Amino acid sequence: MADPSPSVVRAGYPVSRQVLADHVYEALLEWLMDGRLEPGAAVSIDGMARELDVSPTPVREALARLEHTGMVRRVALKGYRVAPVFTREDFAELMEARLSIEPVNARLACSRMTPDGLEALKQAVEDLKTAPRGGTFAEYRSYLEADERFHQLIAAQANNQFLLAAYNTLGGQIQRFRLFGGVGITDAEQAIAEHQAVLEAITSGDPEKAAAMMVDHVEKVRGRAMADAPED
Amino acid sequence: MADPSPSVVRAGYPVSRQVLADHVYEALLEWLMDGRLEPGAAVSIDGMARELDVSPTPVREALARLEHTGMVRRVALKGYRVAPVFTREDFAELMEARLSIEPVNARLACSRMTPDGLEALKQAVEDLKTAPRGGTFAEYRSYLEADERFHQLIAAQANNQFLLAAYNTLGGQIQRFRLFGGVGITDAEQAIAEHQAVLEAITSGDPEKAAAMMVDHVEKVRGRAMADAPED
DNA sequence: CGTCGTGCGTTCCTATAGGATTTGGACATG
DNA sequence: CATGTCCAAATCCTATAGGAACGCACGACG
Repeated sequence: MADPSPSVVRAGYPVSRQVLADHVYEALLEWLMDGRLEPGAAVSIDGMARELDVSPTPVREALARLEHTGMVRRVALKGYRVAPVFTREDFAELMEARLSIEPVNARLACSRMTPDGLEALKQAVEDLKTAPRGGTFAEYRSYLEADERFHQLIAAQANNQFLLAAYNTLGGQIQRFRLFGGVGITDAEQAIAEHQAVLEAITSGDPEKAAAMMVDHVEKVRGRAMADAPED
Repeated sequence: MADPSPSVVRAGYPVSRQVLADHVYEALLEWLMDGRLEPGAAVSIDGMARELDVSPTPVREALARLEHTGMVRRVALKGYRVAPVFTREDFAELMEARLSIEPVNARLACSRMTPDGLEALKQAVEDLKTAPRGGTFAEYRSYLEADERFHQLIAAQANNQFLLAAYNTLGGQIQRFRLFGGVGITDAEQAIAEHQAVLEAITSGDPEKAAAMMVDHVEKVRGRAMADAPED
């Protein structure tokens, strides 16, 4: 059976109570983002349960929730697999979707930005600048995290729960692509400058310019990735 | 225990094999759409299991999948509840989100429409025209279904898996609003004309006009619903 | 009469057991 | 060698049991 002294029974109240399935969910998400679970690999329910030292029930629940993120796919009676690597086609579709949603987010966020939000946004860009950009994944990590955080913050500041939900369906895929799309961070300086441009447009309170800068950024991301041209 | 002669053991192969959790998922979805589960009501796992004559395990999995649709909300250790009724604010946000996504879908669908897709779209509009529009819900039903199908088809024909996923995060909410937003189908004739206009723009192969007609449609939907002005 | 404590029922959550299904390989056959 | 069959292990799927927390009614007490 599982370890009878679970780590959740700390003294006092946990700030927000969580159940095992939540922990499993986050563990799996982290493994997926870390690349510890490679695209196409099978994710066995029983196997994960053994690995995490819990029963299959919470694993099953966590995977059911993960399915909608697109990170894993399920086939009835056959189990879950990590979503396959991005094809060139997938990537083009993803960028098309981003071009539809993110500029709108930027425009709205510009009008509705709170002081705290603006501060967080500046911090994200700052983190992008200072993040190490070595060759190993551990060094990528904080850079990628700051990148995702920047876009996520803008979506959140648009202050529209549905647009935020729509962005989040993309966000996970974007992050997944950053990891497995084949491109490293070849042109970090340019990318940072583009983020900076979006930030400045927002700071200056010009919604149309913010949207335009976001279009510019996403298009250039697409351009750089396409140029690097993975195999097919 | 559950009925030992499940209805799934038909002779021959089911086209696509399903497991109990899938049936539970669809049953719950139908109940939510039918209004049999009212907004704010608790959805007990054990209770649903008894009602559907299955064990709690598949119900738990189905609810986990339903959560991301926004139809139900979960609080750890407290269970699931049907999402509360739309506020005026929620509605405004939903329409803003639709205005960001659906015109893009219409523009792309116009360029990429397949003959079969166009046929299905025409059928949806036809169904809208012929659907009964009585006062009881049973008569609403086919009208609402055709309405949702029209928009869903356009999203699908945009031929972009991510935009489709993004739309689907809205689609359920839109359908839910149609049921619980407080407005009946007061101006069906106008709504049908607007759908017809979108269809004609697509048929004529004019992407910009298709997008414009979709903007027009959604804005007028918003206008009609806002005019009806529910309590708040 | 109002307040507090206690007990019971309900519900969520996790673990476990066992049936059903798939998969992979050994083995026999054309 | 290619192909089909059969078996065993792994896996998925569902049911069931029981612990823990929560809500609520009921009764005791100030």
